[in-house]
Amino acid sequence: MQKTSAKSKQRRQEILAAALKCFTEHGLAATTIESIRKESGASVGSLYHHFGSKEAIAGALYIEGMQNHFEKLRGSLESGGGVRSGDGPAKMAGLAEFGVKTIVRTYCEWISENPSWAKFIFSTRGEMLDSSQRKRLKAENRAHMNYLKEFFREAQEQGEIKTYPASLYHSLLIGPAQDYARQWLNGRVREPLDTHTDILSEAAWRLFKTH
Amino acid sequence: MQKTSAKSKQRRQEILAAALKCFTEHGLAATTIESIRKESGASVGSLYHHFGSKEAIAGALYIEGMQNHFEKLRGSLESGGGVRSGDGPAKMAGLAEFGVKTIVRTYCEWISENPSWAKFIFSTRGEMLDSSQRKRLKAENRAHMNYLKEFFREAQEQGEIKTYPASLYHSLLIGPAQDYARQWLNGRVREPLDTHTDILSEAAWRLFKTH
Amino acid sequence: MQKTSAKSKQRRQEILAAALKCFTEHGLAATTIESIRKESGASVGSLYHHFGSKEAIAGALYIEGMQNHFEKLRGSLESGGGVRSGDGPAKMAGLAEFGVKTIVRTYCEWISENPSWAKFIFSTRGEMLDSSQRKRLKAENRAHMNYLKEFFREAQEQGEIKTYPASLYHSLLIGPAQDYARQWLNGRVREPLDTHTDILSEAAWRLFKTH
Amino acid sequence: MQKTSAKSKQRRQEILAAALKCFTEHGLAATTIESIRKESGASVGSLYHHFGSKEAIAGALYIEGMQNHFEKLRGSLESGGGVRSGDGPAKMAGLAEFGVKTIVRTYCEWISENPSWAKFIFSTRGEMLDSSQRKRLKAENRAHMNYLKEFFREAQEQGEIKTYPASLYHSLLIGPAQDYARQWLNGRVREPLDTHTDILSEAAWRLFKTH
DNA sequence: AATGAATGAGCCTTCATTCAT
DNA sequence: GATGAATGAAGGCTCATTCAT
Repeated sequence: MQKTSAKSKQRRQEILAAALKCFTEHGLAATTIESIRKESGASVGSLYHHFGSKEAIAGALYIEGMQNHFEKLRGSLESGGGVRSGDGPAKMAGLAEFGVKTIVRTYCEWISENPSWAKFIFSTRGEMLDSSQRKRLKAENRAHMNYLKEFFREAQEQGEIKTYPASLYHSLLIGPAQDYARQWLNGRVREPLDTHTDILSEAAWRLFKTH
Repeated sequence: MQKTSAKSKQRRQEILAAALKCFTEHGLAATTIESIRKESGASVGSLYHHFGSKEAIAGALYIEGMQNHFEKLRGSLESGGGVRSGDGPAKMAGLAEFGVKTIVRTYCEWISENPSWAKFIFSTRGEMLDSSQRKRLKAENRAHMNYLKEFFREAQEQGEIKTYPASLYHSLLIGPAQDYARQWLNGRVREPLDTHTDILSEAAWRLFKTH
Repeated sequence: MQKTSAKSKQRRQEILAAALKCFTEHGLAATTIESIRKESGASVGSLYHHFGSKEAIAGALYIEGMQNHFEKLRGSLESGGGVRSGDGPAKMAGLAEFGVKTIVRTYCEWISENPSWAKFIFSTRGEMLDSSQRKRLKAENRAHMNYLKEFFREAQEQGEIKTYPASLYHSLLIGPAQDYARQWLNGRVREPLDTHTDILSEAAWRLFKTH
Repeated sequence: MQKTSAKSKQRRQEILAAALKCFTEHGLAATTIESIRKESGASVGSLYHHFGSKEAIAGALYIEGMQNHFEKLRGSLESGGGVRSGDGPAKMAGLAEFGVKTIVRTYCEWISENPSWAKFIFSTRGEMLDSSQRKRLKAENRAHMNYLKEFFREAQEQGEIKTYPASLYHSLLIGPAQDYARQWLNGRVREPLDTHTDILSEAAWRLFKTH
């Protein structure tokens, strides 16, 4: 609203970008306020004016990253959904396969496009969130899960998708891609993650398809 | 050889055990020398007499953990090898399936039996190793990889195992189990890892079998 | 330029004064940051904000002390130069004697006026300087030496001053005064250094005069 | 008396030699018991068995060094005394000059022959001595001074030596040589001290001779 | 006499955070 | 909103010394 609002928002973004760079390069614990200050060009006082604490900076980054990933995934599932046609079991089968592969594919894409964010999220796992942020994130997680459950409900009911214990879905779907992503982000493998998007999404589908 | 060896070794082990407990409970960065001292009963000076630095304590734990896991896996693969019989392709097929499933199964078992070690290794990924330790570990890793390659070579050559880009084998084999293990160790899922050993090892085999 | 400059500079000076007192009383190695903090009234953080390390505090003191001494000596030589009169050899002879005696006299005066600084400089000899400070000091030393060489050049060329191996000038000129200063500063002799200024400066001249 | 006595004495000497090396190279404060242990090959326990504390090792070295220097000087003065002949004022005059020059000359020689000892003594000035050692050393110092006073008494009474305030003799005699020695031991000048023995001893005599 | 593991007080330094300007 | 000097708790590590074997 005020003129300063825009400037202020920009400063906020500069700080977040600088912080992400520091966290990615040196880790959360090893990053000091001073290093973020140097990287961002802001003053110590300014950092505290905008965020209040080091943890809060990391928390903001973490939540923003998760939301960004969720949104991208929902976007992919929906955009893809609109193209489909046909009806009956065939449509369902297509939808299940499309869904599974899209989840893996989008996962690979997001990480490839946001390697810093991914590295930061992988390495911190949200340990810095305060209880209010944690609550908020949990709610969004739940909503996201429900969204996915809804997406696959019909296919599931039609027996188009293998049934596993509930807590295993995530691991079977994402596990291989995640492991590769971690290795890539830590420099333990060369080929970029998206080199293997097809293999990884097909492998996931092989674990879920019933026919 | 030395007179003091026995007692000294014991003290060393006490320190390592205490440190592992602290690292697992509070993380590497958040664990202080003072907390290890309190937990182990040793004095600060004794900690430094035996290890020289906090990082060195963590490094010793990390390397020992990796070795322990490697040894267990090799033990499983070899003990299982003795049971097999028959010959020709059938034997090979059996060996490949046995190998893949044994790797996943042993992975699940080791983590279930050594949750602290596993949590510590997962969360630090060896970031604390100094260059000499790192070199040593890399050599052992390579040797382990060669061992596994040799184990599967015949099966591979006979076409009993799907061919993937080299850097993907680890992720496809271990990814799901690892993801579940992480979740379990962090309290994000309830059922213990070994509840799902069968499903996870069969899933892995499904990704590798050719028939 | 900066707003805070005045206050900040004052705090810096308070710290230096406190540090000099501590160093003089207990020695460089035996002086703790805590003792400087107590003496100066600044906080530990403030000490490090301004200087970065204990060595850097000592280094700043050392360099400042040397500069102060150099400046005083140059001032004395120049102010004295204006008083001289006459010309030809006589003038030169006067200048040489004036120069030699002024160096010793000023040395004695400076130490008498700045016993703490002198004691600190004698006892540390710059061992705490980091390489950049060391380089800077070396440059200033060289400049000072050139200044003195220039001062005596004519007298030297006219044979008004005895010729010695270059590296001996300092010792022959300053040696006795320095030895007495050390003894006085360490309480091994009673009479203050400046009691003997005349004797010491005349002794020096006796070693350098040619007639 | 016992067999072990010889061995023990040797071990003691090894320790002292190692300690002197460490003190000279890194300074008293920066030398640790551990570094002396490494250099000497003895165990920590052995160091404490023989000396009782780090300060005691340094103290033993300091006192031994001072005694060694005193002895050498007395030896030089006495051996030289035997060569002299003649009688009356002439003999006295010769004795004064011989004495002054011999003191400086022997000082230069001792430092040239024992640079480590000299460096150690210069840089510590006996600060590490406990009160009993200090008392002992003071007594020896006084005795030495009396010896010298006695040596020069006749010459002094005959007016063969300039009269200065008592506390200045040492500085006028030794000051230049000492300053050069310090510079040489600290690497600030190249030419070895004994290169300049003649100049330094003659300079000293110039300050003391009356004719 | 020798050994080296054990002890713990004490040190330097870091760093998140506060606050006056 | 911005700045950066000031704060002080806390941490890793050192090292002289002790002591059981």
